[in-house]
Amino acid sequence: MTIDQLDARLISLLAAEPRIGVLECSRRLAVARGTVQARLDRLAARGVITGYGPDIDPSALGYDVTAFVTLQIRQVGGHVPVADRLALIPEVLEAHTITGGDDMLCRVVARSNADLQRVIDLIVDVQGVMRTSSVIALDTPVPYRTMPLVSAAGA
Amino acid sequence: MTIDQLDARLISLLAAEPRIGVLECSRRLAVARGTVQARLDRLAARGVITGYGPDIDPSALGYDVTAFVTLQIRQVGGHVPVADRLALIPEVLEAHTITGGDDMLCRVVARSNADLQRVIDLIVDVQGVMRTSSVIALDTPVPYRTMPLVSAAGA
DNA sequence: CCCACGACTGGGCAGATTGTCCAATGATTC
DNA sequence: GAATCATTGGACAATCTGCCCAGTCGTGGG
Repeated sequence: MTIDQLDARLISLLAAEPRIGVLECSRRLAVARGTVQARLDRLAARGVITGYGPDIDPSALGYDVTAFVTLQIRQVGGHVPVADRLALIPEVLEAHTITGGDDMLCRVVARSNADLQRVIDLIVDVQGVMRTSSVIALDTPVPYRTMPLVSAAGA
Repeated sequence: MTIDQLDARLISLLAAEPRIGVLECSRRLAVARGTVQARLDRLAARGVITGYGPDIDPSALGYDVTAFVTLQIRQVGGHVPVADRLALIPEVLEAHTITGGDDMLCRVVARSNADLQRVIDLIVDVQGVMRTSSVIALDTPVPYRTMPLVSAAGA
């Protein structure tokens, strides 16, 4: 659960320049290569680092519109079947169950506003979804990031 | 803007097993190594692949609570100064300006519900923020993903 | 119909990196 | 003090990377 400063620096370094290898990391951080490897193994084992997958920019794929859609779900049946069906829609990038007046919140992307309507229709068609409400993301002044959190956790 | 099937398979392969190198990719996909390298270079140049940074799990760092906070912002001054200040809060993982009754939506994490109150207070204290409303993510049946989108785009 | 162009292939090369061991040295805990 | 754990610095073979090249193939233009 805790991360020390070396871990934080290591993660930040990898985040800044993912292409550098373990050896280069050890040089930059002025520690032995084995230490870096051990740290990375431990971080991965603890689940802090879940992977190194390529980061994809949906807008570069033509999906320029991002929206957040909240759903109200019919009580009978629960969220699970709805979530399962939402998962089948590629444009649904993530889905959460939430507190408050609505039941789920999902982030969707689309190629245009008109295309967003198509995606929303797909969602509305999901069995158990009663109604939806959506807001469009106009701008993203703070894109998804975890580095500040890592630095804070490594204090 | 378009991606062909080989690109999609390549990205999916890398997403599934990020540790394998270019050479191994070429073997798996039954193409020449140079092709894989060229494809990856192009995808990166086109902005489709923005990086290979380590994926961090906030909950593994002790940030078990995720919430979505919507903000109403004082008109004078606009969003920019608010976004700048939000960016200084490590627990704010992302922030968007949005359509609808509210002005911004941000995703925040905290160590506990009590800690979430602290984070929200930080947000409320930001100059220009008039009021906030938050919902807590109880479960995340569909975690953030882009692979289905990539596969769909590579059709 | 032919040609140029871009993409892919298959190969080779030197240099760097990886995975994996090891013994020795702190640092911390009991 | 004794044991434990992390780190260091070094070694090794095997592998991979970055880079280059010549030849082939398919498409679109001339």
